[in-house]
Amino acid sequence: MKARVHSHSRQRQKLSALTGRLRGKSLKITGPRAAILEILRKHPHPLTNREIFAAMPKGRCNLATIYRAMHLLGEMGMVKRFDFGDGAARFELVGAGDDGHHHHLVCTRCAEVIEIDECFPRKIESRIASKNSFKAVTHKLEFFGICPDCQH
Amino acid sequence: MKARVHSHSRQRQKLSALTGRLRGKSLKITGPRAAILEILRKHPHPLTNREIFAAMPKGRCNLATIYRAMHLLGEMGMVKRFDFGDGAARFELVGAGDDGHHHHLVCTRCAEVIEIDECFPRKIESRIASKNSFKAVTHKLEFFGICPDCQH
DNA sequence: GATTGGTTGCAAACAATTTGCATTTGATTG
DNA sequence: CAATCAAATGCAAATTGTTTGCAACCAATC
Repeated sequence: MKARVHSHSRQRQKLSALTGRLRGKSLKITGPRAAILEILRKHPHPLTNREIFAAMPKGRCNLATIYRAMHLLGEMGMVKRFDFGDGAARFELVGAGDDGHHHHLVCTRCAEVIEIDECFPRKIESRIASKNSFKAVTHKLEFFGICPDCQH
Repeated sequence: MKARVHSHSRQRQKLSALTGRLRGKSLKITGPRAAILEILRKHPHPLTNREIFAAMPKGRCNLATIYRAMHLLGEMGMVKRFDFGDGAARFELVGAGDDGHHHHLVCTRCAEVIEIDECFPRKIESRIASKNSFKAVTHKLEFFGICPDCQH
């Protein structure tokens, strides 16, 4: 069994490691991409494209480029997409050996995000799969509640 | 312990029961709203606003009105919103005593939807809540996989 | 340093959803 | 049953998140 580094505790990946993964696929390491990775690298929580854009030195990269990069990085498995139900996709960098699967606890008042260790029990998931004859079943799961600060 | 009627097996609510719930709040039972409820009533799975619109006799109701109605019915708890991650909200009628909380198994090829009995274990959820000092924690959970027909 | 295919910026296109406003219409009341 | 009024609707325009066409650019290679 492989030791799994929990996302919330993973150390930041070196930028060189990230760019290396791009190089391996004859993809270019451009200014915008480096800037995007740099931002994702130092942010512990999922970011919207707009947030990435805002976190970036002005003019360093176009918003459309960020969308394209997220698409690409997503297909490469370097980035994982999350959905908190507010109509904006959020992205988090995925560790090297990791598949990025984890969940969050989101405060519905202040939007604070905490990464969660717990996952939906595998046994129940495979029961669901077999009961319905589905293959390759995964899940999306996010928790919502009110954080300590917002409880008054 | 109250017997819970699983959504996927609940019998259709009478239209009069539905309109009654509107009346109780000095909300009007209009043509468009009746048409919307009528459609939700006979559909077993979550529908997008556009799907509701398409399922409706032409001209019976404006798309914007459907959006407004879903908003309202949602606040009243008569309708529950689901999110399959494709950027379109989906809505399902909620049974009278029910809170509508349940989950789905969605085929990523053909978009078939199956309602699921299983839920995230309460014990683990409350552990997550207390561990992080969050209150009123719920979750959104959907399963994705490949249905029998789409497995080749 | 020239070559070249992957990249980017910009603007326009799209799609889901929301909103302002004049008009219509349930439900209530006299 | 007609008058009344707040609630509701239709329509078009506005917002917001995301995608795309295309000409100009640029990182990697030779």
